[in-house]
Order: sequence, then structure tokens, then C-alpha cells
Amino acid sequence: MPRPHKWQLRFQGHVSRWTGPREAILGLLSKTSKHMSAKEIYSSLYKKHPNLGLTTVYRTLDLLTRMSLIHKITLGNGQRRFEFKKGEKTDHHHHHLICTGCDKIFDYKEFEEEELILIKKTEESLTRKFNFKIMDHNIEFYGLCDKCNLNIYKNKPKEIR
Amino acid sequence: MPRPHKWQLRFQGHVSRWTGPREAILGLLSKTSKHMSAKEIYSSLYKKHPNLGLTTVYRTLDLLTRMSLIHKITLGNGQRRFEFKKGEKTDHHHHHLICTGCDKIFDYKEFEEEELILIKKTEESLTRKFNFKIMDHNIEFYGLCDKCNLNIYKNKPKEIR
DNA sequence: TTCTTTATTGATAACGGTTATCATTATCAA
DNA sequence: TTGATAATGATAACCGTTATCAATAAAGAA
Repeated sequence: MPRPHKWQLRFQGHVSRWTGPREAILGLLSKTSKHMSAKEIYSSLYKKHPNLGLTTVYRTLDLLTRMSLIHKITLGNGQRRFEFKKGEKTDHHHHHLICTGCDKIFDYKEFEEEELILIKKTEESLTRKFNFKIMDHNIEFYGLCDKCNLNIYKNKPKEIR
Repeated sequence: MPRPHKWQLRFQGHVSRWTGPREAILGLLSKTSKHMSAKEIYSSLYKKHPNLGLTTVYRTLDLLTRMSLIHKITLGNGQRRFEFKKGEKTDHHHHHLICTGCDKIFDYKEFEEEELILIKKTEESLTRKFNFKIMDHNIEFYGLCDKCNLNIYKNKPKEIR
């Protein structure tokens, strides 16, 4: 049932089996640049895989994350999204600008190189000082868009969300 | 009922009112260096404020965050915790190093000046590009502390928490 | 190929954190 | 003191994620 796949090699000699759902989910993520949520993946695959269960999506995303084939990002608002890992660690270097009024998220790439240098230096220093194995980082800026910056002293109203 | 408070000044001339729950929650966070969750705050205040509702804790934390009086951090596992903001100055400026094995949070000050310069440049650029009013930023590194790093080959991270 | 083992799946229920609802209470300017 | 209304708190609802468990299917063995 499962067709040959280049990533299947990662499973050989291990416990896991190469299955249709895993093929479908990894295939989808490898073909998009978006960071997708579990439900987005689930509904994207419904047409071609109507038998796929949401539980399997979660389990597969967890497996692929542990295999370092995909990358999980947790936004400041708690959203979890996944993306295919193209290669080097530095490729998935997304940072976010988030409006705390309406939760809109903007990707930015300003000062990407400078950030990378500083991140690397910081990681090395933290590893030495705390004896940590650094696996990931998260950099976000929070602010208010012009539509939201007038109402910060009120309990968050519905209208501006 | 509400007693005078230095932070009350932040409310004067605005819509919001200075209330007992807000006094209690901000007061608690100002007296601890811990990063607390909503439920931890709720149960910490239960003794002296048995009438306080969990809903109000969430609403107040949201308000105080938007007022930049406290800081919200979202861990990689989705946990949300809050800490008091000591001041606008760089005195107590720090970022977080989070162990994904045991959820422990370490504050660090490595490369503080270099980070601040880059952060300021990035903020200015983002403000110009997106017309945002930058209020805050969040820089976190995720990894495994030395104790948890020894257990990476165990199946269930829950057991070592 | 067929068989056997067991990893994987998917429907369902359950879980935990957060939010919406809404009647009541409390703040604060007048 | 009073009145308008912001804020509160009990409750239910919401939503993303997990646990459960019988059924299914992958992959090596025969």
C-alpha cells in the first residue's frame, strides 16, 4: 500500500513503519511553504484521504517532529503550527510581529543575518553556562496596529478582534 | 474598597477602573520573581480573596499585559505564564532559557547589550514597515537541561518531569 | 504468496486551559 | 449620594489536544 518515498529511508531499521497517512502528511508539508496547523493539514487532506483521522494527524506530526523531519512552532497566542524542514537549522528562521489587540501575525525577515549571528553566539554561551542542549528558539515582537492602539485600557472588546 | 496604589496612576484619565482584583493580582506579581500561571495566581490569592473568580484572573492578566505592566511568556508546550515587569530601563532586562524536558525556566542576561541594540534596530524597522506600535518582545531559547539531557532516550518525557 | 505479529489507525470520549454569556456588583464622576 | 456603566464571578461553552480501545494493515517469516 505505501509507495516508495525518499524519506522512507529514515524509518528503515527502526521501529516505525512507513504508512499511507505518514506519506500523505509529510508529502503535503514538503510541498508547501506555509506553517500549517493540525486541523489545516487534516482538512487539506480530506479530499484525497477521507478516511484519515485527526488523531492520526496529531500523532504523525509528533512523530515527524521527533524525527526532525518537520518543525513545530508555538506562537505567543498558543497556536501550534508545523512546517517542513528543508535542510539546515537556519532555514526555518521565522520571527513574528504580533498585534496584541487583534492577534494578527506578520512574518518579518529584518536583520536576519545579524540576528543569526547573535543567536548563535547566545546559544553557545548559554550551552556553556547552563550546560544546556539548545534545540530551538523563539523571537517575537508584540505591538498594536493602528486599529487597536486606542483601546488598550478596556477589557478587550469583541469588535476589534 | 480600592486602596491607593502607584500603578493606579496608569488608569487615571482612562476608561478602566482601579479595582480590588486588579490590585491583588498586580500586587502578587510585583512581589514575586516567579513566572506564574493563571491558576497559580488564582490559588495563591484564594486565602485572602476567596471571592475572586478565575475568569477575572484571566481578564486582568490580559489587561495588565496589554498595559505592559506584566509580561506574558508562552512555553513551547503551550503553557502561558506571567511575570511582573520591573521597569522600562534595562536594569532587569532578561530573556528566558526553557527546558522542554522539565519545563524549568532560567533567566539569562547573556549578550544583553548586543541584543538590546539589535532589538532596538529591529523595532524601529518593524514600526516603519508595518506601522506598529511595538510594546514588547519575547526571546526564548528551548533546550534540555543537563538532568533531562540524560534521559532523551526514554520514551515518556512525562516520567522524568 | 500466505501467515503472524504487532505497530498503527480512527471513532469516540475525555481532558484542560481559556473564553463567552449574563445577571449582579462595585467604581467613580457628577 | 446617586446613577451610569465598567467590572465581576458563576456557569456553560469552546477548542485544541490526548487517552482509550477495538479494528486494521505493514513488514518480516514461512
